[in-house]
Amino acid sequence: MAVQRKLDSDSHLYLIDGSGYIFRAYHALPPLTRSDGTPVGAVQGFCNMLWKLLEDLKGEDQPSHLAVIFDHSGKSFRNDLYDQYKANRPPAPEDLVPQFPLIRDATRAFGVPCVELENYEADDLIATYTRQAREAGARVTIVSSDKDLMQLIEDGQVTLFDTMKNKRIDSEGVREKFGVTPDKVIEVQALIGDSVDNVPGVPGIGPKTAAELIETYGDLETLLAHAEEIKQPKRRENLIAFAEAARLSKTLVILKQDCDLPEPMEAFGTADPDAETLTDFLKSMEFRTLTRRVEETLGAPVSDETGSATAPIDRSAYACVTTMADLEAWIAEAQSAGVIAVDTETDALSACGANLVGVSLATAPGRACYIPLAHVHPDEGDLLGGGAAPEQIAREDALAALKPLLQDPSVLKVGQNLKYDLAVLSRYGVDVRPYDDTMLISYVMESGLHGHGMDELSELHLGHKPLSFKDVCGSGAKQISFDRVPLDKATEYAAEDADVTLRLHEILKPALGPRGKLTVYETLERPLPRVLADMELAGVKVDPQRLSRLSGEFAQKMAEHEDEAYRIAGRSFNISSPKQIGEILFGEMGLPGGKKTQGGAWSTDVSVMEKLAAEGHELPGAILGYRTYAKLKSTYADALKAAINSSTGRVHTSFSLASTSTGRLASTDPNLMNIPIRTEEGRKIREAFIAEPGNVLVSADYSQIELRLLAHIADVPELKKAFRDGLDIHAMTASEMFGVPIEGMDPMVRRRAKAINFGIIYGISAFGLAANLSIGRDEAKEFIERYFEKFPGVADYMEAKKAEVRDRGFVETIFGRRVHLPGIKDKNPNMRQFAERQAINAPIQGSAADVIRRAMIRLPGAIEAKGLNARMLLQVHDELVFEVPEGEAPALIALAKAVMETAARPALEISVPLTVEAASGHHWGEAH
DNA sequence: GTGTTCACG
DNA sequence: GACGTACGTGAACACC
Repeated sequence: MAVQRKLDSDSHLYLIDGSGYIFRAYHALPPLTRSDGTPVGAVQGFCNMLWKLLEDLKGEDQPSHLAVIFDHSGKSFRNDLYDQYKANRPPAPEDLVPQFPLIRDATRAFGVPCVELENYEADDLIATYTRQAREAGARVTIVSSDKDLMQLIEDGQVTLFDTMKNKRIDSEGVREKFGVTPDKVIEVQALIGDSVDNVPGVPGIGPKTAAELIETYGDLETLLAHAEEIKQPKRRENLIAFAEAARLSKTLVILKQDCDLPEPMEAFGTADPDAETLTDFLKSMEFRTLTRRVEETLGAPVSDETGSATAPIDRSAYACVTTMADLEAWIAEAQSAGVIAVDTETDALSACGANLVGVSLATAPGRACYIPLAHVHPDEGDLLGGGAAPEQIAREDALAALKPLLQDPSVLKVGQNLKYDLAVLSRYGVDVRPYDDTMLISYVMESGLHGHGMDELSELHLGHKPLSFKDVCGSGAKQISFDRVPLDKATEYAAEDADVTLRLHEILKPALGPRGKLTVYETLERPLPRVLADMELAGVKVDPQRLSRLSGEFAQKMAEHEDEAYRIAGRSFNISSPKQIGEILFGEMGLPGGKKTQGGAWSTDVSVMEKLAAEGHELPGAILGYRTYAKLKSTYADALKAAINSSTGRVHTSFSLASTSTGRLASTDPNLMNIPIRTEEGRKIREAFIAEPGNVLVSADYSQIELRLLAHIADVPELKKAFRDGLDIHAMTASEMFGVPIEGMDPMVRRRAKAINFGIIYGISAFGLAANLSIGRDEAKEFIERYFEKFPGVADYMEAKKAEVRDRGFVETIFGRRVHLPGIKDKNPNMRQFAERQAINAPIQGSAADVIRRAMIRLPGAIEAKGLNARMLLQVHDELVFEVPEGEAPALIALAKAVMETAARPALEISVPLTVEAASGHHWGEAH
């Protein structure tokens, strides 16, 4: 609770801008309601932020006094000065309004005074308290990211603490923002105005010009008095014409330092919050995670949502199981628990090559063990040789005992990214079932909001930072494999992972139903770890000799292009350094460089270099040639050969299930989703992907699935008819748009229509289309307009998705997969527009991803039911690759087509046919 | 570790 | 009024 304490020169007053906190809490988090339907998302965000701040402040530079300051309402005395002040602000969202009083309650529950004053904004109160504290000799920290408070900064005495960037702002920070010292901020703001608050300013004057003018003239009045001297005609006219607007702006941005304060600042003395008051409040809000965190910190009895005790995470309480008797006791306990968390530890990253080193189990929160199976002495493998391995249960014995538990249909096994553990245990003959995956549960509920790795989820939901792999194994050259980690440390790490996973499951799984995502999880997520683990284990056969030969050919081509480049340039340089290429082309040769990269350097990418080549310059062509072959050699020929597993002779990729925001998979180590196909040279890589003797590869891919889904989702009659009639969709689009017959169409016209069709899926812009087709922006704009005239349903779809994401913060696929796009609330208009394009693309891309997921889930069973000896090996977004005995290829093709084409059913009936094209061959290139 | 480029759908 | 934009990924290399 706050206490009375006079301020003096030793005092440090913290003033928190509560309204800024509310705004951020509301927009940063997904909507959340209490079980009675009260919206509490912003309250939760506010509480989390306040708690974190109070905890962080316990370190150095502690506050002696602290208060949260709120705006009293949307209106203040500034509205009397200027009736348009903040007039362009929309009213507070409907679900935020009832949270305002709750947030005041929250503040008081934290034992922090909350202050507001009718007719004034929070900033005015902050300014007044700041002035008074300074008069008492105290230091002041204002916790806010609002630039309007920068005028109060005094170096060493008054600083602004931006919790968003976690950084203190002094006069140097003000100079970065406004280009002037804090005492000149109001002068500059008067000129710039503020579109957010509807402060007019002077048109045509932005931050740069304003700083320059104030630097020269000192203040606004002096500047206005000398306005006639300004050289730039437009600027001069505006300064004269809008002098009054500037004066008005200045009165609006100046903060009042003489409000009648509702509370004396002596009442802001700090003390720890009362544990009971605070936890009672948090429980009434149903913030389980924060309640637990607060209880842990304040030493109150810890409880979970049912009120029963849940132990805080205590790594020293975990057991290390090294005897068979112990293991059997744990297995019995697990059996009766019914829901357990499982985690495996291995000696390498790849699930397909790693050896099982240990298994951890958690049977209840805080109750977890680690069973080491193949640990060695930490010095094992060193020159001096290792000592004796620690005592542990033999791997075969332990697995034989664990297998019935892991396969018991009445015990639910919970894992975090369980695909990895499934793959590892599969190799030891254990088929884990049934299972839940906390990573995937998080993914279906909060895709797009954050990552879904265990450490991140733990911090987010448990407020607990688990031991990291690096803490235990080190990093870089000094990294050791897990089997060399001493047992005590290994136990803390491994058992904690199981404990955390089980706790996450207790929090996340029950949220699926209320959030309406249980079906998505059960049908599109839960079955996949098993399917993908089997695909990864199967791997794909790659011919190393073929790759070696290609590598040699590419090396020769690289050398040719490199020599030619040096000959043209007249000297040698590092041809793979974009920096040096830029220096030569745009520096020494003085060519006009077009684009800049993000970092401000000259761009030397294909589009730039091709443009130069078209203008007749020789060097860019040679560099591009070199790059093409360097890429093929290093990324494909050499890397792929190195990725061949020596014991299987095959390449085993890893598919990530939760790393895209849309529901697509990703492939890593190596990435087998970006194997070249578009150019003849690149396609040669595909010839190295082969089948076992007597087998062939079958490739089955959805034809135009995204455009078909667009036709269905946006309900475009012309597109749907074209797909039903089996027309060439790009030619049909061209015919509609340009009024030319499909027969004998100019390929150039079709190409344009094709680019437009792709552009539509990406949330088209005139700029993007123009760049893609190398045409003018005006022409691109005309194309788009014409397209929308012909297909108004598509334009309607786009507007609907933009409105939806602005309104709800997310969009959904046709199967209900949700994609959150928090960028839609960003203050940067570019970020918002980006989010709008994502909102257009995500339902299309994501629905296609859902369709192929459904097919993949069904295919292994369908193959088995037909008695085929085929294996599914790869997925490449709209394509599946299988390996099958040559004679069974026709049957597999028929089956794959049938399953893939009907994959949306019975959940949905798609109003256009989803057609699949399939072929077989002795290598991947041939199967296309 | 970050930035640039380029391979795929 | 200028700016920066097509959607979704992962890997290699240069450079700090």
